[in-house]
Amino acid sequence: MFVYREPRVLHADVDAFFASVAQRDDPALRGLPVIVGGGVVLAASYEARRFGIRSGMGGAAARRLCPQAVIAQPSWESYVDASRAVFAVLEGLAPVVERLGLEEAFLDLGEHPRAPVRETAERLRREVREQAGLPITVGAGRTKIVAKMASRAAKPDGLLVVTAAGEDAFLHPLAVEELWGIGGKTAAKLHACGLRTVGQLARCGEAQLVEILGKGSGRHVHALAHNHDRHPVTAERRRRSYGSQRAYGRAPRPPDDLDETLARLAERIAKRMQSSGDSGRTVLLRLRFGDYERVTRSHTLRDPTAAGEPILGAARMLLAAAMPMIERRGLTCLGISVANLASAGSGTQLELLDGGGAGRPG
DNA sequence: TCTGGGGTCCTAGGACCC
DNA sequence: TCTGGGGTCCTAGGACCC
Repeated sequence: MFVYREPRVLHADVDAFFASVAQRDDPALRGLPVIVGGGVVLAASYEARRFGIRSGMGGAAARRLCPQAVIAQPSWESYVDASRAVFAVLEGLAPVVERLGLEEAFLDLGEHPRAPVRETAERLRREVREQAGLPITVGAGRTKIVAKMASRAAKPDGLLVVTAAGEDAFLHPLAVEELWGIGGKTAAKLHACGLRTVGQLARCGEAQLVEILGKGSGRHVHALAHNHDRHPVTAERRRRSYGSQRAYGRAPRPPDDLDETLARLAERIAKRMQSSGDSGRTVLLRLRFGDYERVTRSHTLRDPTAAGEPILGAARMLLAAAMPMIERRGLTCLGISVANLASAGSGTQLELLDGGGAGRPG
């Protein structure tokens, strides 16, 4: 259990990252509703969010909500640059920094922080603003859960420190679906039993939650509601899989087109794995149908590979077996993942291919 | 609002081994 | 012949997050 006596975990999250980078790089966009991405909204500035625009929303729907919104094209180089500048600040302020994507991280200030938590958090926000030119929100607490929820509550461009004594007052009024780790499905089951707030969850016994949600989720949600966090802040988490997919919209595709897509996906994954020196054994075919239901089919190769051919071969085999299902239900998205990655230090010659033993046991 | 592309973690049953 | 415990791997699916 990782619940410290005093707040020392920070969650730092750049506000509307892609949109903020666009506004930083083009002063004419500042103060305006900005949407990044055309087909689907990848990010919306806070000005755009006031019109109800959210990331993941279709571009057409977003333009209906706010016709005057400025559409910015995504720019990966700028994001990577901006991310480097942000993390340079974070790494300088905490002994342990756990990345969550380009624009988000947990920090553990350690047993004996150099400065009070609030002071460090303020300094973090100031330095990210000065050195990366971006607004960042920080939450602080005794656990990752509380830090994460605190930054969410403080957005945009804010800071919230939740003290040990203030935890229940902070968490209990929250709606269950606001908790990090409770999504739509779980929230619906809880609602059906009259459970709407975290406070109500906290008054439930674990047994009752297990009855409602099943063993795994029930225990997990019980722990969440009581701020029992099992996860420390950890630097360097190893990647577990590589994936690539392509959405089709509505129209079902003829088989030769599917095979072309499959070949492109396999090639893309292989290139990425090769450039980072990884290899994997398990090939997953991911399918999504007209009703948006998903299935996966997998095949495990005898040896790890980073080559396009074997990945494509396995994917073709899985696709062929799934064709009757595809013809029946219509396909809206086709994807491949490669998992079961060979890890450094496995004691085989792959260690050499992997670039040396950076991996840790366990 | 009819839905993009990338991930993670967990669970559970069956096969297989000692 | 019957019985038991413990472990790993593979496959499939569920749920969630940014």
